Amino acid sequence: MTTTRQTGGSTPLKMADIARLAQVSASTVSRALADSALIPEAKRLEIQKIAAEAGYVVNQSARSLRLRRTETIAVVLPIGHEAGQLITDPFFLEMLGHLADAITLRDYQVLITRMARTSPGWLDRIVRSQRQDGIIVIGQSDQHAVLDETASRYPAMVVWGGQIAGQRYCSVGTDNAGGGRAAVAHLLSLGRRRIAFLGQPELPEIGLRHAGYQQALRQAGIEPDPALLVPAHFTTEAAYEAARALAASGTPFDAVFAASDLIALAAIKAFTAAGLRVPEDVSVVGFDDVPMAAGASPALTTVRQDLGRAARTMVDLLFRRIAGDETPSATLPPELVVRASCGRSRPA
Amino acid sequence: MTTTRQTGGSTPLKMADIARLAQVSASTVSRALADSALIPEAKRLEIQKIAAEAGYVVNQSARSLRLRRTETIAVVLPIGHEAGQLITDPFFLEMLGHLADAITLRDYQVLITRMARTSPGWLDRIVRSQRQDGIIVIGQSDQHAVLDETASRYPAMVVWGGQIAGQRYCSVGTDNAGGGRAAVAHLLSLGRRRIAFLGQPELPEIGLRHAGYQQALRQAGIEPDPALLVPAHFTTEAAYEAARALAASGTPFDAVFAASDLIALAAIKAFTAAGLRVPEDVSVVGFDDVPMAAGASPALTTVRQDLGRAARTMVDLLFRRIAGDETPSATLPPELVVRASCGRSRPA
DNA sequence: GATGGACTTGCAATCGATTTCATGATGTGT
DNA sequence: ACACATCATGAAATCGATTGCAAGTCCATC
Repeated sequence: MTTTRQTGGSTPLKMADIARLAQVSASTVSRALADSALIPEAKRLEIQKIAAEAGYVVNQSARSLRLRRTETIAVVLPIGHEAGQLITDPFFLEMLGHLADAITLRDYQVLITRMARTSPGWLDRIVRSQRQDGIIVIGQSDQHAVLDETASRYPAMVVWGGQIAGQRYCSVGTDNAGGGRAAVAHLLSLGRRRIAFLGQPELPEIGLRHAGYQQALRQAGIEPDPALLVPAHFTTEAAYEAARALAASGTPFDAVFAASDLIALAAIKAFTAAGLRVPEDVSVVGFDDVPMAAGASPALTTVRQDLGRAARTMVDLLFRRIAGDETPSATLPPELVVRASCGRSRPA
Repeated sequence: MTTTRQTGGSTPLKMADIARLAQVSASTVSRALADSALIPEAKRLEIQKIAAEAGYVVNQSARSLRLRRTETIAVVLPIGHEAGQLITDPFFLEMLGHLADAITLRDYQVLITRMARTSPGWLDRIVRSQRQDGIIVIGQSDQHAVLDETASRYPAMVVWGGQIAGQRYCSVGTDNAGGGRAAVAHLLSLGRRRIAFLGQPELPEIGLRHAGYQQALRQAGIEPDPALLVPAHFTTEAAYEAARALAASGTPFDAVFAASDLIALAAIKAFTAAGLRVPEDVSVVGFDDVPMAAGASPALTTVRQDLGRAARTMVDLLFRRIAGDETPSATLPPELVVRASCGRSRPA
């Protein structure tokens, strides 16, 4: 039922084997399989048929070596200091899914590279392994300088993250500041005034969300209170602990803008455990709109990032860069998705 | 700040360049970088230092070609007939994350291969591309015969899915029948008697879950009603539609055992829209325990699969197969996680 | 029938790293 | 001082596919 005729198990076929079967040279087979116009159509089809029936597939290592091209894109996830941290962040995973889709659509392979960003030269080693034709880095993490330095020598790289003044690498990201403004403006419109920020502003993307938070507050004539800045880490456990500490601290607050949905959901759990009601006592807004956000209880109001579009944009820019173009960075519009976790408008 | 000394941009360094820098031959460099005992320690360290300072990294294509070994594992997702379907299934993604973790832990690369299973010989082409040293297939889909045929020639493959009598490939999966029995037994203990099954029993894994469903019913003296078998497809939309049709059909039912959490959540949405209350009117149990299940409202009772353990098991077996072992298939125990979606015990 | 052009086809070099085999250098034991 | 074992090192073959160059074939035109 399958198309294989030769069941030969041990040594895989090479091009010379097909050449022998077709009574031509390996050069001719190579050209025929590449659909080269140098080989007349009749012979081309004949050779292709023989190769298909023998179940022959070109050895990719040899091909890559000769062509100096792997037709592979490396998707790099810079892993935090926490050694052995699992890739379970739903945001990473969803982005990875969309990227894989967009890349395989162009008949390129996807190589996943987890890399502890702690060791110096980590990105350089990836670049120089020549395993890929281009690199997509998901998240700047705290590696802005490394990315900048690499970009000056290696053009085929696109980074997911916030745009930073003077950066030399090509980035694609949501308008983080705009998203932050929208989220906080919404909370203000609900009558909230003591709005806490949960997240680490040192990370570029989070910093921009925080800047938007500050802008919206100032626009409403409110000076941001440093006591309401809670440097919550990205892991669920750390976020839960930070939110618990905030609730226990006695600092008055009536709303939270979290730097990610995961942090927001952890915060809601912590608040509920502390006897605070969401959204009655505390309104909560997240960022990302991961699949879990809509299903959570209460459903999470959040700033949505369109990851499908983001992935397509990144892949598109990357292929233009591989082709030699110099592409600018791109910023995608965020969208505020209002759900139950921040209450109805004008409750006050 | 970086370890690179030579900023040379255009041509990547090759081993011969390092050989020139170190005043030795390429053979010696190769041996030194491989920590071969043939090179005295002092010289070995010196060459390693020179290579590191030059930022040299071995070209992987050349290495793979020569060694006939890529140090790469292909993770294959057989994609359904629905052309262009996104990889957004949270189950796939979570499994992928755990696999990537386990594989990179062994310093192997992860190659994601999406493959339309429609074209004949799809798995063969992957095998013969020699791009990987081993293959992990996530989900049998409807490709049992193809997997069986491939396994007879290619040992380095492990498949996630149900174990089928007489299968020739190595599979790792949850005890699907046991999970189905546990779920249905729980529903029965709540006093439910008209329990519907949502899912396609033609797929091996789902068939086993369905078998467990039937066993539990018969053990309680209930003959399964064919009208309560709803062949819901895996996509959210199809599942929603199937559940809506069930509710509208007038067939009486008081519980649902869904073949996956995604189907269960879609069904809950459909029932709620149809005016049925969950869990008061209908108890719902899912399968998988995806992250979303706990956060859903009502929280979903489900049969949990430990994907971290599953992934580690698969990778462990695969590496033993690559080393030449003949490993048996493995079955992992499922765990019933009781949450709100099926009501409190003994409500009747 | 000779010349030229278009078309086929294959030889051999190449991509970069690894490893076998051979050679030369060094040291040890008697 | 000689034979022999041990160590250090490199030249060259190899992995498998691609492609520049050149040689060969065929046919049309003058």
